[in-house]
Amino acid sequence: MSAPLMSREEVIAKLVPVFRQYGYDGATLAKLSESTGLGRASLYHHFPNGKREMAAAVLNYMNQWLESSVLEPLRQDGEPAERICVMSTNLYKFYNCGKDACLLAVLALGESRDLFHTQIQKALNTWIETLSHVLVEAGVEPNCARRRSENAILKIQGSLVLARGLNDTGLFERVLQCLIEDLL
Amino acid sequence: MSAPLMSREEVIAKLVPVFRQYGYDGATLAKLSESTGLGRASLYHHFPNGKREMAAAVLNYMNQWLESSVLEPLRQDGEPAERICVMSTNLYKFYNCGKDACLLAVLALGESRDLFHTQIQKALNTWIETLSHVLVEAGVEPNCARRRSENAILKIQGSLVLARGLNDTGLFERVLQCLIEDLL
DNA sequence: GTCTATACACCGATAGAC
DNA sequence: GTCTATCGGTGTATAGAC
Repeated sequence: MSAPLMSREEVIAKLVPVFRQYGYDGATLAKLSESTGLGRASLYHHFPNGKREMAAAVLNYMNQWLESSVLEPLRQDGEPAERICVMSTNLYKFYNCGKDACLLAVLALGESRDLFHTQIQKALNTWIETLSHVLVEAGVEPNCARRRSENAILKIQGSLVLARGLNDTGLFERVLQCLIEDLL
Repeated sequence: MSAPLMSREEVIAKLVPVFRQYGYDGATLAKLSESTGLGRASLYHHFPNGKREMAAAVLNYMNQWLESSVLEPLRQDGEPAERICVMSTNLYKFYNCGKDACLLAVLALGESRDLFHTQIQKALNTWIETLSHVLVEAGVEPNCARRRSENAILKIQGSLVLARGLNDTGLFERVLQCLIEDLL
């Protein structure tokens, strides 16, 4: 029962970039051990169910980031355009200017799809619905609001794919800049 | 020197779905052996450089599919709208109604990104440029044509990500249907 | 709570018979 | 050209000392 070197959350934060960059299979315990500075056995102390639990914790951590930095601003009072602008700004940071992949997409396209399908589906749906609600508040017809919100998130995901495929983050930045006019 | 059970191309065709579904790391020799019906040693006879060569061959095979079914129709004579319509129809088949992932995206987001980066980048750029050329022929200003083409492919990729994340191919189908009006 | 050492399965890859 | 058998390495996971 010695004092922990890091809090659980600090450990998870150090696991994030490994799963984000290498995917589930590619995130080996060797890499996870190196990125945290903890031995494998110590990781199993924090996450008794092993790699699955680590990935689930990382996914949960990222969903909290999304919730607090993207969804929460959308739910606040104020001009819809202003709220969407805050989302854009925070997404730019979230995805490191387009250089980092979306964990949801990496896990959804990868081999581990079924393992995390429920969490991924819920996160994407919540995002779409929250954004859609802002548009409805701005006077957009509900069906149209839903469609535009789906299109917006779809373009964000697509631009992140192309950013990695083309090695060019320009598309991602342009998609974020056009978000407001696309939506309103 | 006994007679081969399959041609090289038949073998590659059987390797495709494994890489497409499981990614590079997830496509183990056990799975590749099972899907082809060949023992591991036989696979190494066809692909002396092992898994890397198999994946490269699969990527090349898919790029030929893209070339012949998507790009070639775009280059033919005829109404631009008609040519784009042919592309949409063939993309619908290519991605199995949105149920199958794009190999380019899987490899671009996965752990093996650097291994195939050149091939991926070239394929995406060729696609964008070929589509852009059709728009220019239709009278669209070149910069605008490039931007619209990027947007179209970005939306296709994004919709494939969401199709897997949401377990719903509706978005992919809608993106294909809106392709023509988006572009022209 | 972290470590070293280790178990055991599976990975990619090769050798050699047929 | 395909097979069985096997190699060395690495994967995840665990045991037990401190």
